[in-house]
Amino acid sequence: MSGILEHLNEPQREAVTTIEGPVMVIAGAGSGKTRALTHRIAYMIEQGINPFSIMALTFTNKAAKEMKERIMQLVEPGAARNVWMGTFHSIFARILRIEAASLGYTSEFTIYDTDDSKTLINTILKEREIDTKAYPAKYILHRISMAKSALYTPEDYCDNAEIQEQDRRANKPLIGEIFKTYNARLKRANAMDFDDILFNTNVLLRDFPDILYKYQCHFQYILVDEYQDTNYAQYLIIKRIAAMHENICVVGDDAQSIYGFRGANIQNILNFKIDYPEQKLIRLEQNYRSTKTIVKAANSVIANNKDQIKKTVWSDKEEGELITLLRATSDNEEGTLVANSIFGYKMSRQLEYKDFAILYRTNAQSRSFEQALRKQDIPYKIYGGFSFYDREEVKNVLSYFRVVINPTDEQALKRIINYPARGIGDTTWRKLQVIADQRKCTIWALLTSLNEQSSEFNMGTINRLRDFVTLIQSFQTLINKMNAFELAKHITDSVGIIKLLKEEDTIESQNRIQNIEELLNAISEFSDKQVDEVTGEQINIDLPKFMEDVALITDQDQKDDENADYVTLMTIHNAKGLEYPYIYIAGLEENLFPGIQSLSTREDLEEERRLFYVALTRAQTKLILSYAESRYRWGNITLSEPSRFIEEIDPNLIERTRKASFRGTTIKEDRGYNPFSGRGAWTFSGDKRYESSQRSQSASRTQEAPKTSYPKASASDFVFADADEIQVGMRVLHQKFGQGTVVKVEGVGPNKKASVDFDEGGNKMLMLKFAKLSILKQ
DNA sequence: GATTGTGCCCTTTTT
DNA sequence: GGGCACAATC
Repeated sequence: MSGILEHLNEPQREAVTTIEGPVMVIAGAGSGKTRALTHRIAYMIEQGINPFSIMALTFTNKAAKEMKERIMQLVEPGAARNVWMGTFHSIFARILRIEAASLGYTSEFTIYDTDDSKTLINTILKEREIDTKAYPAKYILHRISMAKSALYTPEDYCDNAEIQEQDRRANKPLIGEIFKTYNARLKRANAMDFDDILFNTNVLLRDFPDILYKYQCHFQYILVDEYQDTNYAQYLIIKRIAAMHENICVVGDDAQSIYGFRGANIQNILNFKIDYPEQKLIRLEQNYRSTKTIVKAANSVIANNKDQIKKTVWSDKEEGELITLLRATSDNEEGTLVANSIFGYKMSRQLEYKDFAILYRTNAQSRSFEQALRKQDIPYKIYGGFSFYDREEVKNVLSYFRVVINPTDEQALKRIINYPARGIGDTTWRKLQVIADQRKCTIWALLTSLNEQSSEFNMGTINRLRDFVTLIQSFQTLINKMNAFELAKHITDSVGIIKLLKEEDTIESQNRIQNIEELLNAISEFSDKQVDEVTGEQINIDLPKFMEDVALITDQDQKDDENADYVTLMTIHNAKGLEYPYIYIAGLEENLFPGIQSLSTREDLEEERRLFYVALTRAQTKLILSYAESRYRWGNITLSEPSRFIEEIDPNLIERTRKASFRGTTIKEDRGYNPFSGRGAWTFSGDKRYESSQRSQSASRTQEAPKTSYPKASASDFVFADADEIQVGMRVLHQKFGQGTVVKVEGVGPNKKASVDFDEGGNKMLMLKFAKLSILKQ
């Protein structure tokens, strides 16, 4: 037998060799899940299974790439390359491009990213004269996304009494209608948003039996990684394709389900048993990654969750060091403490910077760490947050490519039709929109049909529009004549974007030029990398090919320089699936982690706790937790309390030394409060004129006792209020609007709002989630 | 129609 | 503290 089965424990070997029939692998953190998956695929190939018939769905493109590389080390690399491996989105976008015609798209359809979708929503709102304050694009998009993930059409959405009731209660009854228009616009633009990729794949497999049959025959073996994070749409795709052979292996860990907010459904794990009664269940419970201390800590935390599949993750590595807890007085000090700590460990233990990662809950927290690391000349790299492809200039250039390939792509068209400025402004664009709507045609169709007789526009505008059309058409004729890089370069040159930026001649514009050059380099590199899998010849890659999954590329996918030595910074979500010897988990404060938005329901809090579990289990050797007693949020200093999650770790596993001690007492004594009574951060007003009288003793540790300048009541007469406590008739203090009287309260939970008549400044409707109100004691 | 100014609201997490 | 949307002004 080959070496593939060596160095596997018993359950792992079972997961690797059970290749026929449905298999569910419940894999605890660090239990060699990736190892099992890669070896399984290698084993299948070695058994003579055609790699093309294997579909392996991963959570990120990076994970797919890494798994491929690992499989290549086990079997003949050429074979490994032929496995269909990638994210749900990239694999099914690929299939949708092949089958686009069946669904009424062309294979050049554009994939809209969240930004495009948001802009489109806002356009629709403006057209319908709907108040964007009452209907935030982000919220609408979230509702639509959840609907699509659950396979609701706009019509289903409007017909569903429960959904309608929810929207009505949230004061947003128009969402269904907006959804309808939004989808119609996407279709008109020959575009899909992220959720459409999964939605439309389901439609394809549901309505076209011959196509379903084709892919059922094709994909005889299906593997799904991170199964706990799949949503209903993904679940059903898998179920449909796997129906013929039922050779399906899903791998997941309910304790690491952290994407509920985007529709992931742990239920999928439970459904597996029902859908495939003859399933084989394999549990990987031995953790090879972390010390006993770390595993015990993680277990003690997750035990607080009610929803979980029982399992026992254990480690037979050494006990390891205790967990260190760092207490900082401010977010900046937290940065410094962490940077010092990293430097200290690196020096005293002969480590490299790449042995360290700093994890946090929100991207905004990276700032203080960047500052501190830079100050100490510690190299670092941030993953996530603003992606290269999110940059304005990059988007503009990509929009040119998008329009050239798919001229009905309205979001891209809108972006570039007047960039660089060519006298086609907002008024003209709106006119175009209206006419296209009337004629039920695309804007591009309208543009190409304009002639001198078109009475809608004046002569000058018509000429400018026609010049633009000619420009785009001239690029279109080159698609098949030039490779991706040549055409991209040609377009950026002839449009004059670089020239425009050069004239601007600021540091900012020079940066932008560099980014555009970097984009062109990426295209060049992409073209060079594409090699025919059979002949080994280099394939000439055209621009449409490059653009195919640009929208699906994320920063996480960029290759790591193996030799580079830097500290890694990222959100915990981004850290999923990764491991580092030294892990710092920062910002362990109430209202930050767990986040304020997760406190209202048990389910949300439990997801937050799973997130903490994921963070803890990234560590191999040593965990360092930190929190700050105050931090800048929304430009104000906010005081905060240590996270309840710290308490949930078995206290015997934490060392309290140095600044880490809670002022020499135990955590319990320090915090003595009921976790569900009036918790909350104390926010100082922007001008620092008041503080909460509640626990003012601790508040004044970091802040001078401020003087009030309010005439009727002094600051100490106010007590910070939780949203639940606000009632009609109360006198309240707002950090900006001053004093007022509550006249109306509506909404529930995080959506609770209050209408307040302010003494100066009139009536305001405030989201209590954000407006930090204090109540006048009476 | 473009550019600059001002106020407002905001911070989860991501394919 | 910052980004975005709308307003004012040239």
